[in-house]
Amino acid sequence: MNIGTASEKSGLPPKTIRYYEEIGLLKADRAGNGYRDYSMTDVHRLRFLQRSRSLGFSVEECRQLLSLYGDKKRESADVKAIAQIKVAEIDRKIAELASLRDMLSHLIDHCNGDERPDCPIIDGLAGSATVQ
Amino acid sequence: MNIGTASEKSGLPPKTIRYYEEIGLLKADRAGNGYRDYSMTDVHRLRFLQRSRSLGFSVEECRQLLSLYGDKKRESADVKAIAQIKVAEIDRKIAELASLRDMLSHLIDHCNGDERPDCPIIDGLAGSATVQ
DNA sequence: GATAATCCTTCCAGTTGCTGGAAGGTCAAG
DNA sequence: CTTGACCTTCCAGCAACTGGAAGGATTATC
Repeated sequence: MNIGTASEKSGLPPKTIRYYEEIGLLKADRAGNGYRDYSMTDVHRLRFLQRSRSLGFSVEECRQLLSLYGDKKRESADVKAIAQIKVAEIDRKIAELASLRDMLSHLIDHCNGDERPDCPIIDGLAGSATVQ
Repeated sequence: MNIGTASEKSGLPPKTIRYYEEIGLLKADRAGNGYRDYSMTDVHRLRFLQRSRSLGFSVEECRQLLSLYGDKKRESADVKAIAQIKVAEIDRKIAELASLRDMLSHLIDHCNGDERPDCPIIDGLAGSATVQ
């Protein structure tokens, strides 16, 4: 499929897909006319990139995560170790998102009577402030 | 407190804190010697910025979220509406992180016998591919 | 078959969000 | 009173896109 279709299916703009190719994240086949040609596997990888980028992982982290699956030469123990670190990181991110969510929910609940609390950011974040 | 202390307490590098001031996200008081002077409220806001940035929210989104609390002139109904949109977005992010987590857990579990599955990215992400 | 619209290509410049380093002022410890 | 760890501003560079120009390919319409 062409880049436009891959873009629709993955949620990434064509510009970004070309950029990812440029930096070696995902190389595409070429059709006879010079157009990039994407498979469904490519689309899944692009979708994976779209997701993990939007969740705050760097391009280098995404490259590492993609290579966990793609690199046949890599030791399984190695893969396992890296994956475990990332799972811990994801758990932390989930906890932080839950905390942000609670903070906003609190704001929503206390907006009913047109009386906004003065500083819920302090209440909402005091629990995990002062971390390294 | 000085910027170094605020940096430690918030988890943001001093450079980043100065940058946020430059773009008008958070203005600090100045001590007699010209040093920036931060209150605990400032630290909470910085910590909030550190968090939401690392979770994939843009600086403009963070500015909007901060203003939900800070802007006294804003209608409460307005604040509530924006907060609700953001809560929905956070829920989506949590679900996506959970899905990434499952994907990596699956990889970890199937690494024991040095037999790595060929393409778990497809299994792990097929559920939510093909979204606009 | 010509033409127009809509793709696709590359290339280069601009934006966002930091990040490093230089040059110099301030402050607390010995 | 000097040494070292702060702080200041300014300017340059990097990461990760994003927009636009110039031109070729494909598809749709006349």
